[in-house]
Amino acid sequence: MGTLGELERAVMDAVWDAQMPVTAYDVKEKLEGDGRQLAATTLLTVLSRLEKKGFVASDRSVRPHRYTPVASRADHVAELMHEVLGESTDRMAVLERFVGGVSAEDAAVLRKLLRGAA
Amino acid sequence: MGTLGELERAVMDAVWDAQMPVTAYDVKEKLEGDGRQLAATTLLTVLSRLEKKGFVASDRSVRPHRYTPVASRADHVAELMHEVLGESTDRMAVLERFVGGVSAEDAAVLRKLLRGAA
DNA sequence: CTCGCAATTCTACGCTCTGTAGAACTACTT
DNA sequence: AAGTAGTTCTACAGAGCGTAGAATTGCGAG
Repeated sequence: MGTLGELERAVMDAVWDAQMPVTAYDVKEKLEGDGRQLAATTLLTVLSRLEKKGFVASDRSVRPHRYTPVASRADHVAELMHEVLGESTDRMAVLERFVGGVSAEDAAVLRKLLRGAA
Repeated sequence: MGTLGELERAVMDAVWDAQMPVTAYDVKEKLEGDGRQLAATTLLTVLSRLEKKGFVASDRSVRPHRYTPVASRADHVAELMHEVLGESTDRMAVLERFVGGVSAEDAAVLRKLLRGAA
């Protein structure tokens, strides 16, 4: 779906990295650790925009609201890849170029994964 | 690299669909065929933006300038996929999700392509 | 119960990007 | 040398994003 801006992406990274629901303040600290100084309200705004876009869900029953990612980072990226692939008219040509560009390790992973698939 | 807007994408489609260098007027006609009415200057503007973004190259030696795609559509899409994949921290997890979501046909294509690869 | 403060939502503004195109300029063709 | 097709410049409105102050809400202490 929607594209993410730079801050939005950074916030999503913070949300994904945490293994539990996070508050806006957790995100703020995480970003400060990355040398980014932001007002608390800024994070709240971004988080609510991310929620509107469907990237995070929030638990408002507890006071400092907790946010959790709707999809895992891997799911999100894989989804993006499918989305991009779907843009194409010639999937085979795309896959060819794609496979041609992957590393040996990635290729090995793909081979293994495909062996199992139907 | 840069993202494409809606019109920009439509213009790229026109450029890709044509098998030869196109003029802004060719694109204009193509889009009119799709029911989109635009001024010639609009297409010139979009094409020059696409050139600045590195998506097309132009031949200015002939009077109605000719534009050609820098990369094939398949290359472009494959590149996007790699770009997206590179965003991830856990490539394996992403590939797993990705493969899990491809159609049987796509899987067959991938298997075949990977057989050849080193 | 109610006051104060922490937390949240509302509102807002500037910037960049994109769609859109008129105005101004350039360069062949005759 | 001029007319005109073609091109570049300039411009503007709308959307999205980064950013955050102002206003509001609601929980906990007294």
